[in-house]
Amino acid sequence: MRKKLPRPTEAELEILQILWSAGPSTVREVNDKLNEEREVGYTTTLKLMQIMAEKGLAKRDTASRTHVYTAAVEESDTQQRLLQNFVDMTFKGSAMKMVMQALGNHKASQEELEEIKALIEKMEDQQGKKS
Amino acid sequence: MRKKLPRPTEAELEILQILWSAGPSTVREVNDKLNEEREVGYTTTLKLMQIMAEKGLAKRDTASRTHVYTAAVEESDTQQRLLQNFVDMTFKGSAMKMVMQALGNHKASQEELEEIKALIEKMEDQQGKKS
DNA sequence: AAGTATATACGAAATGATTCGTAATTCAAA
DNA sequence: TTTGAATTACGAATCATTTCGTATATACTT
Repeated sequence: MRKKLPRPTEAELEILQILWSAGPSTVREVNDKLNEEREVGYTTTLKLMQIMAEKGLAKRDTASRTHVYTAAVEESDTQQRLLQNFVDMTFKGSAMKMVMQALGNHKASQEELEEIKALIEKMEDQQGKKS
Repeated sequence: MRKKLPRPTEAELEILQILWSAGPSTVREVNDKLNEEREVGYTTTLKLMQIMAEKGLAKRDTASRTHVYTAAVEESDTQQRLLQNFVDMTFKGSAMKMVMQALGNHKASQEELEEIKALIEKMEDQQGKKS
């Protein structure tokens, strides 16, 4: 039986990003990475990570004195959930409006554009084939 | 001399959406629309709109007893600002990753896909022409 | 073993967002 | 003019998030 996970807050998301890209990490490691961006106290990071463990956003291994934390949620799932909520709030649910806005204001490289075109082709195929 | 506007909160954004689509509105009108979605007390809405006026997110006309509020920020500007922040937080600044994620999980209609393709063509033209 | 450094636990302060109760004001109806 | 309805003003309660101080425990160094 699964509990439904809460939406991570911004501070929690920052930590998740680190756990996702660095893999299992200690509080100190995470705190050091955070401090490359902005000043954060060690116990602040500790507390946040403890809360994340409580919420089920992270798991922790307490075998050794220095606990090791791991992300307990998938990166793409989480992005998808947050994206859905964001689109609903900011674009009244219209993902397409958001995509257009994003494309319009972003300088895309040729390769990026090709990538998107490829994806679109694939989607059109799917659509053509639907019974 | 311009002040920099704060990012609207979720509750404020809901109200902005109403002001954007309905135009200048009274607190009662906004509150009624909010209550079509969820239950909100009148003074709650009033307070939020007063705060929004203080913050510069809305303007208010106090000429008559019943004040009339208007959005003081542009819809697309605001969306752009929020989008930028969201992409930074959730996709570490990669708008393209987000677009792919959004496209991948959204059932797009043929017309929508065409629209995006047209936009991409235009962007490719631009790129080809750059000196 | 004593002292130092590093870790976790706990609680609470500081901040920000949301909600609403109550008072004061204004307008309209009786 | 008095009453009642609707509005704004104000302040505070509540709740969530972020921050950190202090206490305690554990390991390391000398």
